[in-house]
Amino acid sequence: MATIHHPDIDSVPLSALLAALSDPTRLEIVGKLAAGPCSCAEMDIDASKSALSHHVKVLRQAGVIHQRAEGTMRITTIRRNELDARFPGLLDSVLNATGPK
Amino acid sequence: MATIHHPDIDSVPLSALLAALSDPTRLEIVGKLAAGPCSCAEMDIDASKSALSHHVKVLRQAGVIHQRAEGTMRITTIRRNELDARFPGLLDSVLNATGPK
DNA sequence: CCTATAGTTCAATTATTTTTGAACTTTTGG
DNA sequence: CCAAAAGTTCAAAAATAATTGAACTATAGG
Repeated sequence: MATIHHPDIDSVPLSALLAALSDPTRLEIVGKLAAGPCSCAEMDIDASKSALSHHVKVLRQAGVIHQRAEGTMRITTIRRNELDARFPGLLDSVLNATGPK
Repeated sequence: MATIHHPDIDSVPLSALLAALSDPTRLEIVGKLAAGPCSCAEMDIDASKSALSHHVKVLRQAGVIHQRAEGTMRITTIRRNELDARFPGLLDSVLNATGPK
């Protein structure tokens, strides 16, 4: 499998990050990930496989998440440090607003 | 003119706020407003009258801005206190990321 | 090897958003 | 009263984005 592409976070416009986070399903995904890394299946999201794959891709392309292949799974994590460096406080306030764990 | 409607900020979902802020033109508007109240014309946005009116409406419906009629103008301001109360830190981090004036 | 698992991709459809321009409403200055 | 200024509204068009289901790829377990 070709390696998964992750954008340089400095190349992501703020508007693109906000667009990625503006979807309820994706906010739910990010909320789950805030608790720790997981595979798509473990996210327990109510969406078809392909829709979920799509949403995850949008988040990846916006620099929100990182994925690494592990077996047949993709282990997904939030790019917390990088996001915090580029958009200080933003992720925290979003996570805090969704549901402070 | 019928009074301008502003939603109760508690009724605005986070996803709707983020969607409103996810457009470059609207981020520009909010950036301008961060410097103080102004009319649409004063915003100096590169968009047609009706497109600008549309963007401003989206921001208003998302609870981001407040408008009051003054003569033939609408004086627009950011609903800063309310936003800060409902989504602590969010607006600040967005404004900070756009261009810390 | 064979099959199940986990996810991706594709093309088609549907849905939502954005943009445009023209017509309209309000308000004010002359 | 009249005209200009500042926006709004509307309908149509254009552009984006989301959802589906089927076909596909890669990996691992038996």
